[in-house]
Amino acid sequence: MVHLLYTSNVVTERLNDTLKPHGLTIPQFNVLRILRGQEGKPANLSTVQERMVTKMSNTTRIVDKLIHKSLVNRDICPTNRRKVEITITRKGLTLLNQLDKVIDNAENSLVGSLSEKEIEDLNLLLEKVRTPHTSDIAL
Amino acid sequence: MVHLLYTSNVVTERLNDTLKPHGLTIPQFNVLRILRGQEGKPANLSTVQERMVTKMSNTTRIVDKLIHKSLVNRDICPTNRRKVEITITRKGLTLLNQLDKVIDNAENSLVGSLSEKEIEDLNLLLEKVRTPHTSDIAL
DNA sequence: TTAATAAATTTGTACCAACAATTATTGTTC
DNA sequence: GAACAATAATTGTTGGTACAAATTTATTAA
Repeated sequence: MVHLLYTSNVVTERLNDTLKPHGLTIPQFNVLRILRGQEGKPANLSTVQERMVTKMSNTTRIVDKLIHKSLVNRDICPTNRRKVEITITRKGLTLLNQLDKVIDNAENSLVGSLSEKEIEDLNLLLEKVRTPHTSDIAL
Repeated sequence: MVHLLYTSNVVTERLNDTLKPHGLTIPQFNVLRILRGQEGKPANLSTVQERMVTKMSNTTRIVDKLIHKSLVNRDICPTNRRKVEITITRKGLTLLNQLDKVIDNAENSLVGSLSEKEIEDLNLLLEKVRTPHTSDIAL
């Protein structure tokens, strides 16, 4: 488990170094990608939060940062004023498209020494870690 | 890579939940364990920092928190006053000994569904991720 | 010996994580 | 319709991460 956490930090560092020249942090990038996946359809804050890699974070303030950079818009949902509608701007989309290549390179430099089969194996093993051990399941 | 980061967050959460009732965070626990490993011999700040899972953190302030809880002592190194000597207190050792069992349980609940061989495989694959792809090495 | 450099740690700042508390709106029940 | 609960988001607080700048002490050179 120590090894897993350690490796995750290495990956995080690499990703961070890749994004920094473009003024983005990892969670900010994460939000932008979720919004791009919406293909124009706005997303509620809770939807974004659910889909983030780090769920328990504070999405409001991450969106604040993105608004300040004009990468994202936030409007009050007309049908339910408790909700909020978040959309990616054209500027945000342009930035993401520029990033696609460098992110792909960064990922390849990390998994580049693994074969397709090894990547599949890794995913299976990670899934086993995520799945709680049977003896822990409450009766 | 997303899967790796996601799984690492699950592990972090679990470990965090285990430590919280005892008033410790993960990096604080990490520092305590490093100091216990010194077996009485004091450690410099830079030594602790090198051995931490998250290296680029700010060890000074983590040690501050531990001092405030009387789990650790910090003294100026008599031979070189730039350096600092950090030692774990008896109270810190007692706390760590209490934690050994619950930490072991938490780890088992995570890797419990993996066989010995699978754990070895996982370690090998993680190491491959950490090792940069050959084409990235500068000439 | 003074000046310049290097080493070890501390301090400052911006951002994220975790969690509790609060606010505002909508839904429900009497 | 008023009281109460539920929902959605924001705000507050503490601790950690990443980095740069500053501080203090030690080492080296002129």
